[in-house]
Amino acid sequence: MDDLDFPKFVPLFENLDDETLQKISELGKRKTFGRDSIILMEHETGHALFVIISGKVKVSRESDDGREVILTYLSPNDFFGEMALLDGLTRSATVTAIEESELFIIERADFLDLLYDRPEVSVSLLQELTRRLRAADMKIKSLSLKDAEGKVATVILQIADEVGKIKQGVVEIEKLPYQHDLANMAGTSRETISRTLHGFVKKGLIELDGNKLRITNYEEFRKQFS
Amino acid sequence: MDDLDFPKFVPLFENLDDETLQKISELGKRKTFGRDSIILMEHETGHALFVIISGKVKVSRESDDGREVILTYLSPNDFFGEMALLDGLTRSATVTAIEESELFIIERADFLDLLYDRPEVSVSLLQELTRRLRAADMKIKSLSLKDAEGKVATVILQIADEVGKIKQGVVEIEKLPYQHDLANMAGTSRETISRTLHGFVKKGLIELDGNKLRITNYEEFRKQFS
DNA sequence: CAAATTTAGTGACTTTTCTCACAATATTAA
DNA sequence: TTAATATTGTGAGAAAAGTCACTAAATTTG
Repeated sequence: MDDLDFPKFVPLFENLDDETLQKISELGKRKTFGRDSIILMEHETGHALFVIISGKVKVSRESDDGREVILTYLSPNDFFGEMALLDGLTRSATVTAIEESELFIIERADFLDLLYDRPEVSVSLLQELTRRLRAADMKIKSLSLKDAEGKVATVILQIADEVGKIKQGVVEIEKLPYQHDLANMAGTSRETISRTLHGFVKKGLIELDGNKLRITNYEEFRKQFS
Repeated sequence: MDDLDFPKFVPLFENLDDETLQKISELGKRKTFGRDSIILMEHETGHALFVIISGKVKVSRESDDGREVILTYLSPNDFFGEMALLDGLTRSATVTAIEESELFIIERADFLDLLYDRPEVSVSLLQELTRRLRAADMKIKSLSLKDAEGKVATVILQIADEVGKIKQGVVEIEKLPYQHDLANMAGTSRETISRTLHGFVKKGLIELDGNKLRITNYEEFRKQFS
């Protein structure tokens, strides 16, 4: 089985036998989305499950006045679209490719068949949704009772957990998002992001170097803002 | 089949045949929790799934300084505990009975067996988690970009959707939670809740009458704050 | 039913954060 | 390489919401 249409190591499908994988591969199709192209719009009805093969996408919601809230970024092996797919309601968020991204797409009906046929796929899916719900609850807590400093710290920690590299006890984020985007993630303003980050530098909690950010004492930082 | 240990109409189990229902009933057990008793603590490891038979519980997270964030209230037929149960991580929230509540409890291993054996239970569960994730995303959006008025409105709408009764075009919440709790749900202060609610009354959006709250023009209210 | 306790309303002041304005860098395109 | 554009830094004033202190009302308890 090496003519699969998607990487075999997608965790969502990790426990399936080769025959089933082959079948899934035939059911779905690949599609490439260019940088900044919209993959799904808020309020659109859900027809398919999308698995990210390569690239990076942004999941966001937008308010009337045009301001956007970035809910999360997704990377290869992550998937989305499952919400509208399962409950048939309209989608809750907009998904945009932030760099050229290749996706594997399975239609709703085919995916539902798979769930009934292969309980282990459901369990994988449940674990992932559970992980996201936990992250969402953490974010709600952060937004509810923290001041600007705490919110920014929470966002930094979230990014560090997703893409941070550990180098001799120091956690490094190599490509920190723009302050504008950090503001949308933290629920604060761009200026506050700038001031807060420099506040952290002054306190010796982090180091900034271009768009690299190093958390010099990760344990301490985490403890102070968890 | 009328000697079941839990109500047959729990949506989570709605598509199961009588034999399976009977088996589940034997696997789990009932337990009653008194008012204000803690059912699950944050950071405790997950061993079981809890289905609410009667009563009402509160799901919350607490910060170091003792302030609490109410994530949601759950009512009969709702369930919880599934997060720690699926991913094995520690729990993300504390669950407290806010009135005497009777719960049906299934141990982790038994429930996992059920999931593999009965794909439709997984799909039910997926739908519910999906619903919660959608609600959580909405709340994150609300907390991120709304002012106090918007946050309070979002909480009122959320409560109205859960327990509001529609009486000739007017949506009525019969037992509005205490302002203290509304504040913890909205991520604001008790005083701001008081002032904001009276602001809504002045604008003719709602009516207050003891602990009843009527949204006089639901459509308009929803439109203004969605 | 009176006293005690909870819950709610509100003014005054404080603090935080936002917003605006503009300068300083950095990055990209011509 | 220079110009154009995008991103970041920062002061100052405005606005929003929090906190404190106290009163009023409602509810519970003895």
